[in-house]
This record gives sequence, structure tokens and C-alpha cells, in this order.
Amino acid sequence: MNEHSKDCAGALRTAGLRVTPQRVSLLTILMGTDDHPNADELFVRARAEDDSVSLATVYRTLAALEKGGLIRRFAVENGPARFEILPTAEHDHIVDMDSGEVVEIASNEIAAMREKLARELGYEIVSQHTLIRARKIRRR
Amino acid sequence: MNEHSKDCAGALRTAGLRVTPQRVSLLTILMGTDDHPNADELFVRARAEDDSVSLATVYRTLAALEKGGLIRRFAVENGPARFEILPTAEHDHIVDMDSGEVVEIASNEIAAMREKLARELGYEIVSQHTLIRARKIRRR
DNA sequence: AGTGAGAATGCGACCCATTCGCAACTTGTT
DNA sequence: AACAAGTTGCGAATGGGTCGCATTCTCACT
Repeated sequence: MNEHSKDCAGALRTAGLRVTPQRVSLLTILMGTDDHPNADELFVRARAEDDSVSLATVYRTLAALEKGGLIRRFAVENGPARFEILPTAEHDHIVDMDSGEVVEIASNEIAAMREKLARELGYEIVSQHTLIRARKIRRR
Repeated sequence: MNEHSKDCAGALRTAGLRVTPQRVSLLTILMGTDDHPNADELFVRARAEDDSVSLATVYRTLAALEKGGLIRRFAVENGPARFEILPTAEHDHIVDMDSGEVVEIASNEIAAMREKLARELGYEIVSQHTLIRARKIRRR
């Protein structure tokens, strides 16, 4: 058992989740990547190392990890949901409309501002996420 | 032909779209409502007045209206896409996690701030949307 | 270490939102 | 009025995501 899986196991237990190889695999993958994979990509990556992972379990695990506060899920307009490890600094996402690439954009102040606006309307924010569709500015 | 449909027809033509009864129906419905219907709801409402509307056309029309800049589409985490008429003041959406209700939240300054952040990263924003999941604060 | 209850998994079937193929019909233009 | 191109309805097909169920695993308690 390597360090990563120890980290993962601890994190899982802390989140009140049982430790299974599938969960450790998926969490390890998410902890070790900077991009924002979707369920299918995670399935493929997980299968590459441990072929005892089914797609259904990927989905169930992602749901569990999300509920446990270990990862974040966000919806992209016309595509599958994407996932990323938590905690990270408060941030939103820019989707490059041409390449499909997802980059992060800091947003502490913005999040705080929304928090205030929502409270004025009588709401307590559970989660918030901004999706920006954008194109690279090309100078010539 | 009433005023609404005239408005619609003009808007459609301006957007470079052909004017068909189905498009007028759907655009009229969207212009006359404050909520944020999904394709199915629009289908039902449109059918109520004009039963020559198919679900496929609802989707195709929504895509056309969106491309023409007449409406906005936004994705909700675990549900169908929702639509609203444009132009309206810049705003984001709060989804009430208990009732499913969608309320708008102003966001001019926030949008401007994101605009700036994105530009610093070399991106030109095409569209941006924040989805907040929240619960009503209940005082007792 | 052994055990049992409940949780997690794999598989395939299923569900729901959305899109597609195609023949029939409209629209806007000449 | 006549035509080319765009739209529509229908039903079939996709694709992401969920479910039911029998089997296997975890972990709290001996």
C-alpha cells in the first residue's frame, strides 16, 4: 500500500465512506490530475490499472465522493458532468470553446459577493459554480 | 395576427430566422413568462394552443433561437436544460434545492469582474453563467 | 483470527433528455 | 405561380447516467 492509497483511505474514512479498491483508485486518479475528467475518462483511466472497475461503480463512487465533500461535480452545457478534487482554492471554470479545454479562474471575492446577494434574498448557498464559455484572444 | 406574434416575427427575421408558426408559438411563450422552462414544459405549453408542435421541433427551435441570440440556455446539474428570453439584465440563477424553483440574481459587477479576470488569462468571454444551489434560510 | 450485517460491486437492463433520418410540407424569393 | 432551400412530425436512435439483483467485500464486534 503506497502513500497515495493511505491518503485516500484516510480521506475516505474521514468522509464516512468505506474503503474499497475502486474508491481508492478513483480518488487517487482525481488527486493526481490537474484536469477535469468526466465519468468516462475516469472509467478508462481506472480500468487501465485495475480492471475490476465498472462504469456503474464509477458513477456511484463519484456520487459518494461528492456527497462526502471530497470532490466537486460541475455541469457543462452540452456534455457530461466533470469532476475535480477538493479542497482547492475557490474557483470557477472557463471552457475553451475551440479546444474543449477547461481552465480554472480564481473567484474568492466573487463567491463572497454572491454569498451576500443570496443571503439578501433569503437563501443559504449550498454550492455555486460559474461556467464561462470563452475563446482565446488571438493577437496578430 | 396579434401584437405578440408581430413582435416575434420581427425578432425572428432580425435574427435571420424564417418565421414559422411553431417558432412564433415558442418565442411568444418565452416572452410571456418569468420562469425558466425546460424543453418539455415548453412543449406542453405550446401544444396547449397549437398542437402542430413536436418535441423535436421544440429542441430544434430552441437551438435556433439560441444561436440567433434571442434566448439563453443554461444547464442545471441533474436535470434538463432551461431557457429564458433575452435580452434581460445580466443575471445568474439560484436553484432552490428543495422546491426546484429558479430565481434570478443580479450580477453586473460580478460579470464585469469575471470579464477582467478572463481577459488577463487571454480569453474572450462568449457567455458566462453561474448556477447557485441554495436553500431558503428559515428563521424560527 | 472469525463472523455476520450491511454496504459496495459488476453486469445488463433501463430511463430520460436530446438528436437524427427522412418524407412531406412551408417559406421567401424570383 | 413556381422553385430551392429551410422546417416539420414522426419514430428510431444516441448517450449520459441510474437501477435491480445476486455476489462479494468491509469492518465492528467477538
